[in-house]
Amino acid sequence: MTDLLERLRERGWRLTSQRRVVAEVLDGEHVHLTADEVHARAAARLPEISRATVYNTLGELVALGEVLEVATDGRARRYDPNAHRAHQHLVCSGCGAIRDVHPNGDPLAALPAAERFGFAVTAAEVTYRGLCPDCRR
Amino acid sequence: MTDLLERLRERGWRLTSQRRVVAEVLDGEHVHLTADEVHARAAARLPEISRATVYNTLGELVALGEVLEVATDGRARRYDPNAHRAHQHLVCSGCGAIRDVHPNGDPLAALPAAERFGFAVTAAEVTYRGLCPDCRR
DNA sequence: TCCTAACTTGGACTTTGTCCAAGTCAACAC
DNA sequence: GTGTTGACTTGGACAAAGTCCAAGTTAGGA
Repeated sequence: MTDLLERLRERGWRLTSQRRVVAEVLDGEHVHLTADEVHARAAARLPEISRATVYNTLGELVALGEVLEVATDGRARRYDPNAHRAHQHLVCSGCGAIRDVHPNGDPLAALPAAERFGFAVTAAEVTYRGLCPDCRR
Repeated sequence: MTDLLERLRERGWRLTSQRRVVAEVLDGEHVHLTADEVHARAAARLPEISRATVYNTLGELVALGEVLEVATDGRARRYDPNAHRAHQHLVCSGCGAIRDVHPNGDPLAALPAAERFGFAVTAAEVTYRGLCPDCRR
């Protein structure tokens, strides 16, 4: 967390209270908030923060590689601060809950050259879907 | 195609000209249209078709398992009629082009029980990302 | 040919995200 | 400390994607 802010400052980030609050809201594991949720939580601490700033800051964090953008449902994008440890997502088809998961092997390796059609493939995102324990009942 | 309409009729679908046109627009492989694109192409054949009907019809086709909804970018959802042959997607980070691809093995098998957290996991969607031949230049 | 439940329509509305001109302030230099 | 300045923030307008609904139309069985 502090190291995140440190790292950003070293890269020339101007450390404003707004950016600090957004970074704090995104701290932790298994955090997958929408921009609106980030805004709501940030506004709880810094009431006058604007939606535009939250969108700007999230976009910058993504561009800097500190936060991942995940599109699991075609609705709002979600922001995942767990960017430095490779993982995939398990999404509940009932309630939309999201867990970080760690499958075996490298999903990229499963795509043979013949199936790459000349693309320079650099990443593979896996979304597992199913019902969570609560929604199974 | 005709068999699709047949199958739907057997399931009690009322076969209107609007639905027929939407189904026709979605015919083929490597088709990944947004709802708006489907509407534009459908309107070329049936000028008065409304956006609402296109959305309704696409939603029904998805619910019936005849069409897949893919959310590759957090923007508009895309609709993939190739629902009966398992495949994954390769997306160009430059221009957004999408290809159906067939990785080795079953991606579901890569998620060990210990990483399922009590979920009843039923599906795995993989999105490979990279630059297509045109965008690499 | 008639009837009716199912389907379609257009428009209003919501959600999610982007853009911009004007105002504010963090960080550096002194 | 104080001043300066370019980077950052703000609110509001706008755009894109999708949902909802009351009123009108129609496919398909009787």
